[in-house]
Amino acid sequence: MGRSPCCAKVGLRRGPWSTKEDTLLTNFIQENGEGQWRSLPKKAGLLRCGKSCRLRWMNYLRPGIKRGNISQDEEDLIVRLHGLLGNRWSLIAGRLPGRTDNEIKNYWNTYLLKKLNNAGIHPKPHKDLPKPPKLKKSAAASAPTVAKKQKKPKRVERAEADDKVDDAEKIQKTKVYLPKAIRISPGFSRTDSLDSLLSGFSSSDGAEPAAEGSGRKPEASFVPMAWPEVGDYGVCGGGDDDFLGGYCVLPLPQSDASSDAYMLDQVYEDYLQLL
DNA sequence: AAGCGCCGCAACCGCCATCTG
DNA sequence: GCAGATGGCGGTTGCGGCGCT
Repeated sequence: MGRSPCCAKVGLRRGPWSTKEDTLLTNFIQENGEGQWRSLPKKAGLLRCGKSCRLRWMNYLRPGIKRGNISQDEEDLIVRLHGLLGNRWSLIAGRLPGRTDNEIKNYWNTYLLKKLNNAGIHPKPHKDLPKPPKLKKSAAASAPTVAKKQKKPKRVERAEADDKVDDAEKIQKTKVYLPKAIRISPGFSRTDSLDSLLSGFSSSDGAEPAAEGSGRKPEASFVPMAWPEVGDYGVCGGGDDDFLGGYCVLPLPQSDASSDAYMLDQVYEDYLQLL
């Protein structure tokens, strides 16, 4: 089913985007919305391929994009999520509001890898876990329906979700939708900084909790947020970009303020078990 | 001041999954 | 059910900036 490279056409511009091109693209999308990337350049008067337009929009022009200044909390989260998910940058980015997969990927490759290596840590993401059987369309049809744009699950998520569905059914837990991670009040301080993390866990056994954050930045924290179920755990599922493919068991926020580190560690352990 | 090498990041490429007719 | 079109993802590349000599 081959396809010619989208930018192979003679006459299409490549390389860095000019401000004029950015403006054209932004204006067009604001007026017409996202989508139809193939035909978008022509309609918008851009000499770019659709893929290039999409990338530019998704990574730089989209409203709400944060650039640079990745906080210690975000860094911690990236490291932990990478340990769980491997190089699934889009999934990781989905937990970091305003961050793009490309930025996280670059940050990981250029900074965090070195940092971890310098600390003698060689990250071993759970990427080589046995893959669940491929989901057929009929199975996908039985999945919870959401808006079309969101209905399309990522390939890995989908397969994992299928696996998790079975597990979830077996253990008969209540399904709740896992919301995206959002910023919450710094009053709920999260887990340790990466530095403390580095001193606190080895690459072989995943992250072990280090002592409660010393030298933390006073910035806002990121946590998997607000599980709308009562009880010790909520089994989350159904969302198209649900963490770990749709179904996961997460501890609910404890009212006890000292449970901050505990909560993340518990999340981590539970994810490991699910994986 | 010039040359050189390194590094970070924006952008491209190839592939795969899903959609659509 | 099939084939083409489209969207999306992860890996890789290459250029520009910066620091060092």
